[in-house]
Amino acid sequence: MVKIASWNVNSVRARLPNVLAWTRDTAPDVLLLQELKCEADAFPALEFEELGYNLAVVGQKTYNGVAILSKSAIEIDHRKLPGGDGDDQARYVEGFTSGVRVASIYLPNGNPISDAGQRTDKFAYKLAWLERLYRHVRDLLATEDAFVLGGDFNVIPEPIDVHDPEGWDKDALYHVDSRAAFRKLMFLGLTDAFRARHGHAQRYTWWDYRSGAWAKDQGARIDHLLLSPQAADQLAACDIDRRPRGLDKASDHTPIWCELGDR
DNA sequence: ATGGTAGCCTCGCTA
Repeated sequence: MVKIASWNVNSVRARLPNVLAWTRDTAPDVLLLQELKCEADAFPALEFEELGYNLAVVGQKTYNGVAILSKSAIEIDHRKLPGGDGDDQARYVEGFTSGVRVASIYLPNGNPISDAGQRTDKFAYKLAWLERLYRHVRDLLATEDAFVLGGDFNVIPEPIDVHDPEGWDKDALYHVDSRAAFRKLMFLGLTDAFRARHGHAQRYTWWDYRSGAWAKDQGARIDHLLLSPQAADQLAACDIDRRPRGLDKASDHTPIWCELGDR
């Protein structure tokens, strides 16, 4: 059995006590982190190594940043998503560890979608990134290996995945084009681990810091664990752990995890 | 139509 968790921590240094405590308490075999907001040299490596983790960090100053932490050795395959000529944003790291291929993904937010009637570069970048991910996943599926894509996809897949779908039509997280690109990716044959285990439950992974969204439980499900068919065959459990979102100095996201093993 | 909060390290950007 291997337990894989994903968490957008919104600055690993600002969040260090919270992230260390959760990691110690829940002891995932593999932990995928996003929004580190620091360069690799500034990542608090010793603190995680003391908990028994190996690290693969792709960092960047101030923005973005992703990592794979694993209790087993990590063979890194990609430090950026293929096909991004000149794209140097730290949003993707992929490797093989604990008998499974994993990727830690921080997909572009894409807001605002338009400016003075024109589609923005930010939204175009998001849609292009989703298309690049589609092409790469198509290649990964051809290997017929078990793999798990985990991270902040910045896509609300369905109306049930947000508190107020009507209010989100013009947001890049729920825009019809974002959702279509995400569906195209899923239709390659990926399994949304949360949906596979929880049917039509309405549960969120992110709550805006603003307007008391957490207190009112006005959130969205944008952090996902997407499984290849060979990984989905092994899916034993998946859940969202709301507890960290309610702590002092919380990230605006909370962790999602799954367990793969013989059933 | 706007602003609401958080992090980073600038007087604004990203989310």
